[in-house]
Amino acid sequence: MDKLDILQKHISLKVDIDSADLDRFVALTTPRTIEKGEFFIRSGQVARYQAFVLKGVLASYSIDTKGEKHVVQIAIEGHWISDLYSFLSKEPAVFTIEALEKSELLLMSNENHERACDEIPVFERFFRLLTQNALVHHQRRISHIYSESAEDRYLNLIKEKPEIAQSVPQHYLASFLGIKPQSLSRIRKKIAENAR
Amino acid sequence: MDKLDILQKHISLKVDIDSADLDRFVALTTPRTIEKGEFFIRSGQVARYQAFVLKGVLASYSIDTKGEKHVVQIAIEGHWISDLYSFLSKEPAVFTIEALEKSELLLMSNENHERACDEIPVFERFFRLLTQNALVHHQRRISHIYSESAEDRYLNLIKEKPEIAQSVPQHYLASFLGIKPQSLSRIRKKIAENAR
DNA sequence: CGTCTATTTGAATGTACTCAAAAGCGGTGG
DNA sequence: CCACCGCTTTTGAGTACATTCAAATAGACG
Repeated sequence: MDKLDILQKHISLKVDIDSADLDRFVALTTPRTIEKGEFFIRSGQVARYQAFVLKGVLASYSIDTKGEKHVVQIAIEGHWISDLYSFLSKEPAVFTIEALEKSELLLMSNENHERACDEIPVFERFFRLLTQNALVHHQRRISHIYSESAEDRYLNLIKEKPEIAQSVPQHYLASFLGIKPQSLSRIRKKIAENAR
Repeated sequence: MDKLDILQKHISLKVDIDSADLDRFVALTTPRTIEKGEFFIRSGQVARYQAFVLKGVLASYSIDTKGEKHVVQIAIEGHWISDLYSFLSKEPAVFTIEALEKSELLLMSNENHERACDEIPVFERFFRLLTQNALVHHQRRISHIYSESAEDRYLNLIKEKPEIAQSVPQHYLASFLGIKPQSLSRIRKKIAENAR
């Protein structure tokens, strides 16, 4: 089962886990395949699950009063995604999460997440470390949004996650970078000209 | 000791804790007073501590290649602050953390943080929930940076944290909002004019 | 009081924006 | 297989908002 290898590798990066515990973890999840364009979470509904991405890509975005999407996260293989606030509080989600291609997920319900944390200390530790990492990442991201130009953020993005640049339509990337698709197109044009 | 009340109230919001555990928690911290303008953490040095703010205000910012500051967090009473990445990894900090006024802190070293999480399950839970909350907050913030104008972000800020608008110099607020002090000044002028 | 820093204001500039249209690309059905 | 449709990306022209540079005013602190 090389799908589980992805999960095991991911968990082992943070905590020591034996195969019995890994099985317990997996038992708390349910696999799901999601088609391109399908929604994992719709804003306004409660996010009952968080998802670990085994394969594929999903994007999480808010929609503002003008109907504009604002992508806050792009999750590829080996990442977790959900509307965390909704997942934890059972309040309606503010983010919409959409599959950008056919993807395979492991879903964990809120109940099972709580159970895992309550009953198995190593899982509570795992989720603490996972969340700490994500927080560090978000702090960095805010700092980059403020200190770097859109062009630099784009260059960093394709350097750090080249696979995203391949598989994700540009208007999602633009939104993730906080700019309009037209602007990203012009930035790309400029980069291409400078490279010549 | 009403200082400890602040801590107890803060912890009790997330987990049930008895007074013996609270004492154990406090025993893992050391109090520190920090003067206005002093640095709690300097970028380039390892952040050995995280701080719980009992009183006062601190700001965490990065400094870019042009020497510009970019404030990523403003911590008031009842908040934790550190360069989390450095604190967790023992790598040099990228953020500088400065007291904006005379403040009282409870410091927790990395060793004691790990000990607390290892030895006292309720503390590991506490820190997990604390970090989850912070992550939710950061995701929201990114979404707001993208979807709201600087003016709206400023109005929200003074609505949600009026005490910050009082005590924090405007150029720090401007930086926190991702704009220059001149721009904030103009935004305030415009708001004042519209209010007339 | 005087110095230093923060804030405000003015004028010119720049970067990303909007609106609009053209070109490119992918998938579907004839 | 190709023509057509819908959606994405590119390009153009004019605009808006924050920026830069510069200077004046206001405020804080010794």
